[in-house]
Amino acid sequence: MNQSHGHDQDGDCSLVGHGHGGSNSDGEKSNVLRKLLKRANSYEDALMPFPGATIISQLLKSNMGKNGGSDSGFQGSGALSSGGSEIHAEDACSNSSRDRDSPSDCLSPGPPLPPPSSSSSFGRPLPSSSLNSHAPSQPLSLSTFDLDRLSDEHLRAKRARVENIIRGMSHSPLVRSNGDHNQDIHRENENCSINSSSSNDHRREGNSHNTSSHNHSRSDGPSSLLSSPGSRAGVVSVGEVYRENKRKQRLPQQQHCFTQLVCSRQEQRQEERRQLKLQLEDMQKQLRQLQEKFYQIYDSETEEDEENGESRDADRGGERDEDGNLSEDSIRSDGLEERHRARGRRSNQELSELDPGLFLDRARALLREQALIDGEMEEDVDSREEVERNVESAMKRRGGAGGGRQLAETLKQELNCAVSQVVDTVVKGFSSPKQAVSHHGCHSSTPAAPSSSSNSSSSCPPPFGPLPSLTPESRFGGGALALSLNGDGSPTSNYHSSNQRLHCFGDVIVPSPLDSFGGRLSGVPMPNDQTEALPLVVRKSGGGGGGDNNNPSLPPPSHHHSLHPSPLTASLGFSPPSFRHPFPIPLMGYPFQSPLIHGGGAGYPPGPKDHHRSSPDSMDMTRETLSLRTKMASLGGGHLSHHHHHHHHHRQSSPGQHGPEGLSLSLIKSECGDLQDMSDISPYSGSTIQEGLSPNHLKKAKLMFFYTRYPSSNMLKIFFSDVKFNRCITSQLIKWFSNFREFYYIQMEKFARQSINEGVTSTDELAVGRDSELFRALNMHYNKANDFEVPERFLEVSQVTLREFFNAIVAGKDADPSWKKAIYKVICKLDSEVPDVFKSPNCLQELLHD
DNA sequence: GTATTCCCTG
DNA sequence: CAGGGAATAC
Repeated sequence: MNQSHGHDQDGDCSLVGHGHGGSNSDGEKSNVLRKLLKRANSYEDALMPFPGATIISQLLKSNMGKNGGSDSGFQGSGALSSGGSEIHAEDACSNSSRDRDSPSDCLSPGPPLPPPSSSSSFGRPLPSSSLNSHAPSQPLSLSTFDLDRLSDEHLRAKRARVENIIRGMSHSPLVRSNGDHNQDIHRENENCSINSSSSNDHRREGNSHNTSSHNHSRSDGPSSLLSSPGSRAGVVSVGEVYRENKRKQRLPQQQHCFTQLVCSRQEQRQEERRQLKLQLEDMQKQLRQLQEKFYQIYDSETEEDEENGESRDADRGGERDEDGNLSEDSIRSDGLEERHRARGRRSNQELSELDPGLFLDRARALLREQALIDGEMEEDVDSREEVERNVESAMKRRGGAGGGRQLAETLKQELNCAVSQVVDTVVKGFSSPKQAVSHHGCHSSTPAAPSSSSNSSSSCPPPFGPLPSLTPESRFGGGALALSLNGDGSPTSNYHSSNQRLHCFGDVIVPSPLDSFGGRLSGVPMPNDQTEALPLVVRKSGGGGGGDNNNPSLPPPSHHHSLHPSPLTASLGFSPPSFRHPFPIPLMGYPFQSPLIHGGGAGYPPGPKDHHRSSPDSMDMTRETLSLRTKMASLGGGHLSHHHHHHHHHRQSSPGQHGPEGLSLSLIKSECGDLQDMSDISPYSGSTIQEGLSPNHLKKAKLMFFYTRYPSSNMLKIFFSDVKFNRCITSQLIKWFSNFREFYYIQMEKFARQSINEGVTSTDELAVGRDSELFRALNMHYNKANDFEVPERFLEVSQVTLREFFNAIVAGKDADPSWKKAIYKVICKLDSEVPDVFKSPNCLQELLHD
């Protein structure tokens, strides 16, 4: 999964991307650096014309001057709720405007759609009232004319943005220039109808005018939006980000004009907020891009240097193989870390000087800012923490080699300045209005952060100015940033080494029947496909939609089980929800985007939710799980590497990520003829329906063997109702019973012969009692703990079997190769009903307790 | 041809 | 017990 994203990003970031994929000469590097610098400058330039700070400041000034305190009165009349929620509403709109959330909600009085999960994930659920709250309020202070005009302006702005996005998709971000933006703007303004794009913004516009007519498009919008990018569907590529930046940058201008035209302070305020946020977003994105570039550069060098027999070489070999996709690594957090590490090792790397850490710092700062602005982002603490961890780890790893690094310095300074300005303006914007108006526009959340932001606001902070201690938000943001930098929420990140098998699963999953449904983007598993476990999953669930916009933010932990790293634990069912954690990391990306960006699911990687989504359907580790388990147990956590050779071919594309373990898994999977099954190891073995058989299931099966030696598959399904059945599972169970029988018959034959040798001449002398050796052997095998009372029937059957063997042997039938078959035929008729208790998933407890 | 089953090995 | 080959059943 990751790779594809990464690949895309590379493509978009042509700057560094493909150019040096495989081989990077120093000259190329230098060029790259130059480009990078240049680009960095270009970023600045882009910003400078309308630097967020500047524009924002202007807007703020104008607004403040015009509206002044009157605002308060206006707002107050609107409603307390509206005032408070207004910001949120704005945020929500802006955030979600790109995709799923219908912007129309913001403007249209119609019932607001349920807040997108994404927004909710941030802990700032949009109050339903907030979405349209201002709309009702407007009438109070604004004439209908004003309203219309307002909405019209707003719509235009939205449209322009949408247009931009669309255009951006089609154009290389790098190519675009400010001039284009302007042109675009004009065009957009002129052509309202043109915007067929699926973006919600567009819809929003339509909605405002004619809500009913366009509502239907809402649902469609997201998907279409996602699909539009084409191959990149569902993934936010750097290029996209870049475009967005431009878009946002541009917006301020046009919106600014609009605002001037518009009388509505409310509108203005909203616009301001939006602009501010956009500015922040832009900054963040730029940071990300820069980071990526750096990483790419580093990567290229790193790879060259990394021939030192570092352990990770083996792991990443696949990645290396894919030249163009090297950047993917950078995208992935783990790759990132790895790179950093590698870089740190290298003694003299000019590039090393470009420490990503700087970016991280910046990212943090930005995130912090955002957090302040947004205030209330309350996301999963866990995810945040993880993100932070990643960031921190990355930071740690970043080479201490800190030399001059002009580039870094420059970038850093510029970033700092920009950030600080933005922050400053934002803070001012928010703080002043608030003061003037009692509650206006400020959520409780907002207040919390101000101090830090205010500090930074004063002026360009020193390049390395100490960042305030990380608040949860900031940390989160930072982590998110790190992830986002990676480009996609590649699940792997840190877990990579340990959880490579996950990737493997991903691989397997790809080919799965689900794919056959046509949901898949590509029928044949491509290298990229495989890499992206998540996307794959998504495809399955989504029915082939590239990204699922639907993905509502962070998935509830419950679903994460999908690709659990440790089959063992999973199979055992011990793994607590928290355990499955590894995946969440990808999620971080979302948070980073924060409310603003967040809505635009189109670009962003599905992340964990995808996993959880898919997991229910797809994940069946089934027999592989068991196999793995067994192997692991036997191997002591063992390496299944020996299996690799089997399925190399299966792994059509080896995402570099896959480790040997992954291979083994894939192998196992392949074994199961049925790809469908392979889904995941469900962590829950005990209570909930799980895919995959647990040791408890084995125990249960053994106990069942006392009743039935030849269970039908239907019977197995009935009695293992807590298992999601698939071919693999069924085969596994059948195999179990086959093995049971094997042991059983072996014992029978053994004892029969023994009896014969002991001089037993008549079957009458053969009796199987609970104290008989035969029974003890059997009981030891099937009921080791002896905590189950073996049914009398089993003794009878055993006795019959023993006598059959005895007679057959005595008769010399054992000379016939298939002499046992006759016995089997007899014994198979002796199966008895299995008590209903066994049908209960928890039968073991019940049975054993009794 | 695929799916089971048998049989053997580890 | 699982893997896997061979035989066999569908």
